Amino acid sequence: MDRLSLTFSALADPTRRAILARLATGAASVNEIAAPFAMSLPAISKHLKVLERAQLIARSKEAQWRPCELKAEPLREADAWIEQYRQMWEERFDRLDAYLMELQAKSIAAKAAPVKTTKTKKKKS
Amino acid sequence: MDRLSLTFSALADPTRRAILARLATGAASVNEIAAPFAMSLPAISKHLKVLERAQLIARSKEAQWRPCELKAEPLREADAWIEQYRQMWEERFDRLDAYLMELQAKSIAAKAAPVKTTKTKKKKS
DNA sequence: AACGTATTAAACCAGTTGGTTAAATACAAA
DNA sequence: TTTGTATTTAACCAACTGGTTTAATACGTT
Repeated sequence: MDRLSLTFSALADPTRRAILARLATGAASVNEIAAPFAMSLPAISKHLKVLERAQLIARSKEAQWRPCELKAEPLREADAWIEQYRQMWEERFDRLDAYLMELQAKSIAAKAAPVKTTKTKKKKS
Repeated sequence: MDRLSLTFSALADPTRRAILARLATGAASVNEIAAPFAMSLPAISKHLKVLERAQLIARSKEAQWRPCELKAEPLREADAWIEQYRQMWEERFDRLDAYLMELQAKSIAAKAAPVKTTKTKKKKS
């Protein structure tokens, strides 16, 4: 499977996303990772294997522990893919912006109270 | 299934990502969408249903055609999730930056040629 | 050597996925 | 009303997923 599909399908599970969130706060052993979940250890072990295959985590050895560490690099590619569409989901806000600006112009012309505009973050134009 | 999982798993297939890319250039009928793929029409129809359930596309009716239109909104949530990790995948570049800056400082001190620094895009700090 | 803890492997299961082909439906045009 | 075109549904299939329980493995401690 291609890297991007591998990344997205690894992210398509709430348990795995929660594991990544946990690992964002620092490396952890399998038991530590498993603790918050109402799920058997082998199930967690399988999730970790999925994350490892997607290269979202890396594992080392320390005695009988196999600590996991977050590796965010694959997310960069996923982000770049999604990024292509940012303009599209911001468009409606831009249109709303334009509409509100127009309203505002009118209200100013009519000496009425001004109208707030939505804030559209401009990133990586 | 939660919205985010729905979105990520819809994106976890190259055919579906290609369909979205096609729709980014404008609405299209099912046949038009299917044309570039070495796959039966029912297969495409199923992919479209997955995208529709994830609300990544919307469909209307026009005579016997059911044109599909891209709806990028769910990508915003996906982007926001990934966004949390941006700093982590940029860190190594920041470290590289720091290292190169240090090198440069030294080379300037030694009156040697300056060293280039990597450009790390600063988005949404 | 035996025990306890951490982790994985194996075998199993039900449900989902991604594809197929063949048949049904919806509409326009002749 | 028949025909043609666009699309979906149904039935099927193999492979994958996400979970289980039970057993194996790896290592540190006693």
